[in-house]
Amino acid sequence: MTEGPAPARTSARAATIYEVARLAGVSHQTVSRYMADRSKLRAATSEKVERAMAELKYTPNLTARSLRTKGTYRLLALVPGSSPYFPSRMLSGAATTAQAAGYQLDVVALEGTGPERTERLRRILDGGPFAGALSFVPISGPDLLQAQERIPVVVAGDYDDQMRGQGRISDGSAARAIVAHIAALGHHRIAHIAGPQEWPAARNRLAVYRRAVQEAGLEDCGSAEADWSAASGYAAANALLTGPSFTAIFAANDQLAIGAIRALHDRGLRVPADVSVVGWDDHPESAFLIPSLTTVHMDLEAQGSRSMEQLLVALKPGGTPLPEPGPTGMRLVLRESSGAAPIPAATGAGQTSLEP
Amino acid sequence: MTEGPAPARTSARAATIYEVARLAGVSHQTVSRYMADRSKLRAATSEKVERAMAELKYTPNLTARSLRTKGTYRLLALVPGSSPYFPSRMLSGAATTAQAAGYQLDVVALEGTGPERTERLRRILDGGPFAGALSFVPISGPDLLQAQERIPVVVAGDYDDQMRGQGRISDGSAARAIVAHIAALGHHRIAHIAGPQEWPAARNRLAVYRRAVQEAGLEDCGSAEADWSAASGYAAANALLTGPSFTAIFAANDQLAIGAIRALHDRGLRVPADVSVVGWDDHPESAFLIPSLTTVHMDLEAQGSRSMEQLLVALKPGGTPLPEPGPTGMRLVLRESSGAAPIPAATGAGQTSLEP
DNA sequence: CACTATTATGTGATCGATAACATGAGGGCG
DNA sequence: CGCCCTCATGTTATCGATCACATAATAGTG
Repeated sequence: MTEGPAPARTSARAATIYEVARLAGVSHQTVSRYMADRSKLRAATSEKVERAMAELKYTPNLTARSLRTKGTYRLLALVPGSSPYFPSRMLSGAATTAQAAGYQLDVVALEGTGPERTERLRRILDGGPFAGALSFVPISGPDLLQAQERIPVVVAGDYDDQMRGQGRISDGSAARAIVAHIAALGHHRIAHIAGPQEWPAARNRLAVYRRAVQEAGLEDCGSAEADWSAASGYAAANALLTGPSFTAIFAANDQLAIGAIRALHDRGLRVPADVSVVGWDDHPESAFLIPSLTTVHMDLEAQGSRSMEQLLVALKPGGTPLPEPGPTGMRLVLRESSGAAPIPAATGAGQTSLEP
Repeated sequence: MTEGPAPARTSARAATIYEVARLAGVSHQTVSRYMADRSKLRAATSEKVERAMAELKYTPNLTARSLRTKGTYRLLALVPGSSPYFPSRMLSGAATTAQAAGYQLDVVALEGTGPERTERLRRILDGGPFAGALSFVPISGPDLLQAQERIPVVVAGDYDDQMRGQGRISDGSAARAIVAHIAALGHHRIAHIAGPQEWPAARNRLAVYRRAVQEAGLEDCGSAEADWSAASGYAAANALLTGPSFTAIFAANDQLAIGAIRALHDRGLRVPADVSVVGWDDHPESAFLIPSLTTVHMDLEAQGSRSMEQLLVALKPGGTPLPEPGPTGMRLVLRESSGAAPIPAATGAGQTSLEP
């Protein structure tokens, strides 16, 4: 079978509370109390313990502690293992917030699909070392319920769905702004390249797109589903080009926009002279592309941090039920990839043509 | 002070070996042995245990196990917290390999600088739950030695330095190929945009560049140091443009190349007609840029996996000292951003180029 | 000053697993 | 048949911390 784990290196064996206690001339429990709340000790005792700890370079054994308390200082972050398109800045925001609250955040990739993945999820949670989990990966309803029997689980981005249920849309304002921008530029026909629909963010952006297009009185020339990659954005744009003609594309993230721009380029269509393209996320590179990308800037760190706060609230026994997920500092960033709609007569040749 | 961690949810308390043992009518130790090596048990006993485990949905408490064995099934991956330029594919390669060997890989961001960071590193390792660490972040010599007193620590990419010490350069062949490619296109003057020099990969690429340029008989028009971002690539290219003129830029990664191309574009220089630009890493988007990027493809997953193998070897008590880090499936990918050197007379305005 | 209320500290049990040692059943051999 | 040896299984100790309770020390009150 699998080989067992290697034993820890024995060279620099860490001191225990018993050794500290002996050196300080107190009981082990006093040392334990020192760590829990030193104000409960007499100043003289406290100082003896402190000195002993320093001398032995004592650090508590967290494994032993959590065996006893069951409480654990570890939280779990589930990230997509396979997709390199996961914004790691969300993770770092979440990690910072977790650490500030005294938790350590462990990142585990959740791969696979279906029952196999469910099984993996169960195994991870059953090990028991985690106090809660924050998933950046979509989790199906039944799986989520099963997981939540063990520990609180928050799925980042799911509030998007809830918001939509309440008639509000969390990404709404920026998306409306982007569509309004397109409309103001004189465009009438627009298409969408959507992300994988099991992602709340992708669902949300698609919904926002549809609503905003309707509100602005534009014509929806369809949407194509893609994964989050530039390659699939390329394919999706090509697919859209076989349908009704349009003069603007709204892509669900910047990579998709990059792929779309290239697809247009390869067909001889200029961006933005013939077709405008807007992205979403404002990747650090997007300002330097040619053409630079009009996109929606997201404060991904704040978003990760906020998701973590939701989890932290859920961890507290009497935690308040819903931490209002306020706006996330999104804003429209106008750059070169969006421009005035082409004058119909001038571009007739380019748009109506379908070539292999 | 900091609030303690929350207690674990008690709803679905997990079964222990004692409960399994009682249900199966055996001793708890027999259950333990079943997990360690079921072939040591009589078939009948083994089956009783198996049934009891299934009925109680038993899963071992890893915390308790590792308290007793000291051995721990957890490995640590240190990643740069702040830099979004860390290739997460390396991480996923490492994680896969770790899991195959029966380890769980926990990812922790190592941020900050100087003594503060050293302290953070010490605290992470002292907690004691890790059997070993794989760092994707550069660690200074003294810090590394201190860390290695506790557990084996492997710094990914450091073998680059060792290789250079041995007169070999691990990235060598591909870099030589890229410079040869530039030379074959008729370029004579080339410049380099380097990554942060505390990163082994950045040092290595710079060294490789210098050697290859010399071997190919090209003229080195200098190198500018940058962080890994497109923004700093933009600034570095502008800085290089104030120096001796050149017709090719070799950037240490794709983002830097993107920034450089944009800087050239903003100065009215065409890529590749006036200046060729090559990158390194072959990001998934690089094929879709305009112009698409000539770059060095890296099998980042394999590289992460190989680093993990090094660590796994170091974990074994009698582990062989050096796991030969073979070639990593690098290859030159030729795309649009590199092309024939401009004919001196034709480009006089942009580049006051003279034959050497 | 005696006597209780409070606070500080010590003692033993415990979390859930494995390690070390003890014991019992069965088999081989003289 | 009895002795010893092996193999399967049971019993008790242990990892390093906290918890629950007991006890010693101090403070407060009439």
